[in-house]
Amino acid sequence: MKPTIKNIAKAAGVSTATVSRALSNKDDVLKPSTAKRIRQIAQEMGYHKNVAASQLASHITNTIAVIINYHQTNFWKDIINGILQRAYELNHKVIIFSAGNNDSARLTETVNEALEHQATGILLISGKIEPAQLKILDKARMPYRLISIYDQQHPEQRFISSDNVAIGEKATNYLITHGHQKIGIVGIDHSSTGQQRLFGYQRAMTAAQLTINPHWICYGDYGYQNGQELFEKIEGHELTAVIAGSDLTAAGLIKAATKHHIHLPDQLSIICIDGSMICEITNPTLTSVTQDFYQMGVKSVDNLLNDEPSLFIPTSIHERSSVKNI
Amino acid sequence: MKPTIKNIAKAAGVSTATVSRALSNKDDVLKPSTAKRIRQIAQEMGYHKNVAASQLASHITNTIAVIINYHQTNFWKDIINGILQRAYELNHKVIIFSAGNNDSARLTETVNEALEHQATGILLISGKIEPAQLKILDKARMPYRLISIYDQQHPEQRFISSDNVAIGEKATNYLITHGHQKIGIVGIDHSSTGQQRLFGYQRAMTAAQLTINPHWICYGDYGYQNGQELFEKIEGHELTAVIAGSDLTAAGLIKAATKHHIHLPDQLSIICIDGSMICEITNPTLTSVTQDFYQMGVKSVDNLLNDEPSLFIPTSIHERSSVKNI
DNA sequence: CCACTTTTTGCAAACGTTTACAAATACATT
DNA sequence: AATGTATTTGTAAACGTTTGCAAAAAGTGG
Repeated sequence: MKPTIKNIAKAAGVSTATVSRALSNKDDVLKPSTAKRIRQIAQEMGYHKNVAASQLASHITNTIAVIINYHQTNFWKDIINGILQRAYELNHKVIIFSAGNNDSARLTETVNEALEHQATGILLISGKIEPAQLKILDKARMPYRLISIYDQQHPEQRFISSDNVAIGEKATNYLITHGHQKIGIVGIDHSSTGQQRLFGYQRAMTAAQLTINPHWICYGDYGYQNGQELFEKIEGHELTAVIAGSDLTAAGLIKAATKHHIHLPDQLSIICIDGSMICEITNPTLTSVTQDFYQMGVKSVDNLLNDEPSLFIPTSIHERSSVKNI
Repeated sequence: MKPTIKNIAKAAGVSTATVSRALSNKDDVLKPSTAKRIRQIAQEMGYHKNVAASQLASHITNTIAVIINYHQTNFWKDIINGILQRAYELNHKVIIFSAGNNDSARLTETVNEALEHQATGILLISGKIEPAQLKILDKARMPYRLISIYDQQHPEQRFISSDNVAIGEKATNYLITHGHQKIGIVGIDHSSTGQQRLFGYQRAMTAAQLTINPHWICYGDYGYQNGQELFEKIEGHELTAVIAGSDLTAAGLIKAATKHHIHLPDQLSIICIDGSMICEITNPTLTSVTQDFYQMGVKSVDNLLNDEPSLFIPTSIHERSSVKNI
């Protein structure tokens, strides 16, 4: 006999309503003894709630949909961890969708899928969202948040992220404080994130009345391989320090520098953005502007569920040994 | 007007059955013109299928439940990536549950939750499963697979994993082939995984008629910090080479060795297990027995959905520069 | 024992789909 | 025009819950 509420009701000689109440533990009403007896029978029959039926009837899903649309990055693991943890605490389920790598058509498709699941809200990790998808979300009245990405041109797109301008500024000022003046920024990209960091860098340099040589700005893709390649680009421009777009970029720089027998941090200081454990592994260890991705995940859930405004997650400078005081 | 099949039917002047058929694209029957017209209306109304209702009526969920119950490890990201990719190809959804860190009670709870979602099957990443949970799964007739962990005592628990004995053996033989005889194994744990690798190591050593000094076997937790600590344990035992339980263990060993001014690989060769990008970052780069976690994820989905038997995912030796030929 | 309140349970509709089966329509053949 | 076949659509039940409301049972006090 299939373990359904109906069958349990039959076995217990009560109505389905009573069984439903007993099993949802809302011991609001219901005589403790019947509740216990019913739960006992359910247990024996191997009953498991049918979530689909439950959702359909109750209209509550307690589900957060997460869309990952850029897998290259390393940090989504930490964000997901934070999301899973907080969702668990708040008794919500997490359903994860992959939307490829900044593939707009696929993102549209994925957003639609997420919508089908009647989620409470959608969390979009580190992906650019376009008008096409926004329209769908808005039409469906589905709350969403961008995570680890934002666009100051569109404040109506709520987000949870580190403050990239502040990151750029903070990194630059740290180097300035340590006596550097010829400071480069390498491995950022042309996305909003990269441009925001660049802006912060420029602002800090300007504020310190330092002029920027255009060669000091090198674009990249945040990858390790790319970091190694970029090393060549920054040589010969008299830089004493650089801001690396990511831990991996920095690790690549170190690798290349070591190959070129450049001694770090004596001949070049590096501060990198992210602050994952990679910073501990390199030699020298990497001083970083550390982002708290786990916390970003945690707060995203709260933010979404409580309909809160956009939020910056604080970053912090983690001093290790890749910056020389000159 | 709520965008439901019923309302679309009303708007189009047809029955719900017709709408249902039009929207599920199964253009089996149905006049192309009506189908098109209905889809048009659905589009305008902002219709999104209600998955709960659909699942309830059709009894098909196309959902794979994934349970992560050990977050410390780094590789679950790659496994998940593989799962997401393959699930997408096969038109399945992935719902991810976190079960804490080898917390048995919570795992039971999580298994029950997964069951409620009427998933097609359950994928358990890297977690020990106990009789309590097995009983639940069996009673519910829910197919499941262990990923990246297995127990040779229980062949009925199907799995997709690397062959740990082979890994231990392969690593050992590689070192032997490179002239090493005093070979240690450091950073493995007491779990089945650790013991399987240890067994492989012992078997290879014995086969090569090499005797093992008990001090050459050092337990650990696969972590970076732990790797650094373990370095002290292996000093003074004349080892010329070690097998590190993980990339991080190896990275820790390198860090400590560098601090102690031990030159690698001249004074100590290292081969590590896993082969993540960390192996490229360290100096020297780490030769590894590389596991293909992405593929593990991909195959897990196929394996589960096609009801296939347990499967080992091949590993390979990736030569870098942490092993000296002596 | 009655009237009244409180606690406990049941009835039945609703949730939004899917689908077996039947009915209607269109088309082809003679 | 009649018949048969193929195509297209509709009817209505079913999926397994939840829940507003009503009914029944139990408890209370006089």
